[in-house]
Amino acid sequence: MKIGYPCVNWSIGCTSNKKFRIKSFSEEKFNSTVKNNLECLDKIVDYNIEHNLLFLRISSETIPFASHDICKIDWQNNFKKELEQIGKKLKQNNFRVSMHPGQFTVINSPNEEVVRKSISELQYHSDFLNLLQVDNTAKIQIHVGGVYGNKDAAIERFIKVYNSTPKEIKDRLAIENDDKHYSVDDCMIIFNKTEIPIILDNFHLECLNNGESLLEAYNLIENTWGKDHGVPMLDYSSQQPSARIGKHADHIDIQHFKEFMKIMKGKDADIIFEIKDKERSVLEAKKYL
DNA sequence: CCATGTCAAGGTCAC
DNA sequence: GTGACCTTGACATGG
Repeated sequence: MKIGYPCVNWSIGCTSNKKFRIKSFSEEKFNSTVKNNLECLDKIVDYNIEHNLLFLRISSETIPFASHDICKIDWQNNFKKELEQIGKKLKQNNFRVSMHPGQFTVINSPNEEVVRKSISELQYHSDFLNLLQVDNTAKIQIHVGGVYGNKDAAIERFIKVYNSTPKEIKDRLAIENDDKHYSVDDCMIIFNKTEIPIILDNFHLECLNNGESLLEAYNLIENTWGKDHGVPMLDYSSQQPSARIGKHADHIDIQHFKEFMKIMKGKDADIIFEIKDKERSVLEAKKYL
């Protein structure tokens, strides 16, 4: 079991998320920002080696505007060496990585332009992971998307667009059950037609389910991870007390986590802690484990 | 220099 | 039809 946190480390004094306004886009600004972000990503990797946190979600903002029409810069070649070196370090230390494009990546949208931009965004993620030279156990995690008043049709659109993407994208995609619209059962419908692996999010499951328990949900998604995909990825979090339902906790609720681990006992999965204080909570979880 | 308005992108829901 | 929310900090403008 590998554990980790998403994108940002608050302890090391830099972020691999640095960005700038589109109005100030220039080659120089782009290059200096990417350089900063990759140097910081390297530091995050070092930190994680030191603390034995070997599952890392890499920020989608590492290469700002990478998929935007404004970006004509050949970052793939310009930063090839840096990415290769980070990738080598990942491999030497037996890391697993993932990326999670944001809410604007919606491949089942009825709007063709939205779909085009979404695929372009997936291509960027795929390029990035390919340049790290990580295998297909490194996943690009997305949500199914919108419902548009007809979930069956929306699921059909998802499958159709998924099938139309290049193999390198298909091989890396994974879908996650969300907290409002697409449950584990909905994801399973998609899996049955695409074999796309499913990332189980325990907190989203608490928010939206069809009566299945955590264990039942896990047993459903476990077999969606074929041998080339690696062991299942899980997102772990819990409700932030006295906040909107669905709001992720600021800090780990260790009691909740103990219950979670009791249920997951003996299961082999890699877990990302979607908790706001990031490495701090993960280290606490690790201490417990 | 500092305060604060604003930031590429979509979808859903409350009103 | 419009605006808040997700998430969210930090960029960058203008006083």
